[in-house]
Amino acid sequence: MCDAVRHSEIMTDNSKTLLYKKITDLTEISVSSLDKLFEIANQRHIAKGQIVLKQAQICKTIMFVEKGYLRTFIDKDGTEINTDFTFEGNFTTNLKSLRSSFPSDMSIQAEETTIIYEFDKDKLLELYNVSSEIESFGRKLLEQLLIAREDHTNLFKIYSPAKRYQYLQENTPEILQRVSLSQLASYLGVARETLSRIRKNKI
Amino acid sequence: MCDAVRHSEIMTDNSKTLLYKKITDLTEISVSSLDKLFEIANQRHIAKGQIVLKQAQICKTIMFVEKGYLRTFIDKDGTEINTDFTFEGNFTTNLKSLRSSFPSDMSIQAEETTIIYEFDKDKLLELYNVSSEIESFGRKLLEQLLIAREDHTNLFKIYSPAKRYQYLQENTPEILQRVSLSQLASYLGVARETLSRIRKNKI
DNA sequence: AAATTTTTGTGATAATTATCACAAGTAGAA
DNA sequence: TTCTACTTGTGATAATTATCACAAAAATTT
Repeated sequence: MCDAVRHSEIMTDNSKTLLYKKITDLTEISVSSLDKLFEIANQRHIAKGQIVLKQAQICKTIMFVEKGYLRTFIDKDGTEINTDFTFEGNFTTNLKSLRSSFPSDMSIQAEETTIIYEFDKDKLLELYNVSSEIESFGRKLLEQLLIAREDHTNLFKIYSPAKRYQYLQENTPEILQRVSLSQLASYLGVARETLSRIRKNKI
Repeated sequence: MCDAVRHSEIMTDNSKTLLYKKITDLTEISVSSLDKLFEIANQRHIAKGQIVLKQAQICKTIMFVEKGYLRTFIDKDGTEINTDFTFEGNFTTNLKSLRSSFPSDMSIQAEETTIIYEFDKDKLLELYNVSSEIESFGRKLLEQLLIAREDHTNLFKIYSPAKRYQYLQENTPEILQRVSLSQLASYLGVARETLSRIRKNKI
């Protein structure tokens, strides 16, 4: 098979991915830059329960969830506190560890059978230097992530636990359908039992 | 006065600013790109109490605090909830409004006599297109902001109010010295009275 | 300095939430 | 199906936090 044909087939596949949609929705980008991104995108199939970033390891990649979802958590005296969930169509990483090359204080785990595209940090930084379109994509992605985190932080300052749950119901109901009550509790900063009562409208 | 001399004087001044330090600490950048950034940087002196972004307005700039500090807050049923404080040497904006051109749900106010450098969004976007160094700076700044927000969010999931206060004492004691107890309370998600008791070690 | 305004401290009490213990329900594996 | 493991629900109680009311202290203004 000649390269041209293989290349064309790859592109056909790529254009069907959520990753393709995510990038092209976020930014204007040439086919050639898209190609470069897909060239360094390492597709991985992750079994349910598998850890993709382990606490104390240095985070070297950013991950895009094509299917399934990931849970980010921190260990606090033996209990796990969930800081984030990343569903299909979104990126995640541990930015602090990625930037500083210090050990991560978080772990990231697949909660379902999951397909991710993993981007090596160094390769991505090279692409940033090669293509301003790609760096622009990186910037816009960070903007999106920051806005989401700001919203999430404000939940804790503005609302009571019950209102926080209600907010999720109205704004990201998906999370309530897919994440178990036990795992949602620490994400909302309440005890499991309290969340159970909130859900039953007893609070 | 010839242009060369004036230019040199401007640069001499600029290089003494916190803004200069911030940019050059964050990224490698040529003198010419630095010049371009300073060309669009609008220095403003803000009186204590003055609002620099009003709720319901569309945010069009990002601001760097050279002196004094800014408070970001949201109005919730008549009471103000502080979502952020921006001290000397840091940038702030309302990213959600800036990106979408939707009205801001936050206000930003000077809490002391404050000097800021204000960057117009459209001018900055133009510079991103002109200079990849500048876009790179933008990306790195966003990374820094996102890491800070992630840390701040996790405070609410991991720690009790008393521990959150303790965390600030150990990690950003400046905020405790400069922000009044009343204003700090909503930032930490507790009632003023509770924070007073925490500070007195009665909790 | 005196007066006024704003901020902080504190007690009393109500409301909320956490914790513990265990029952009930659900899902998966044998 | 039956057993087992895991998740969720619920009561009782303790601990924490919010709220209200007002006093004390500090900062600003006159």
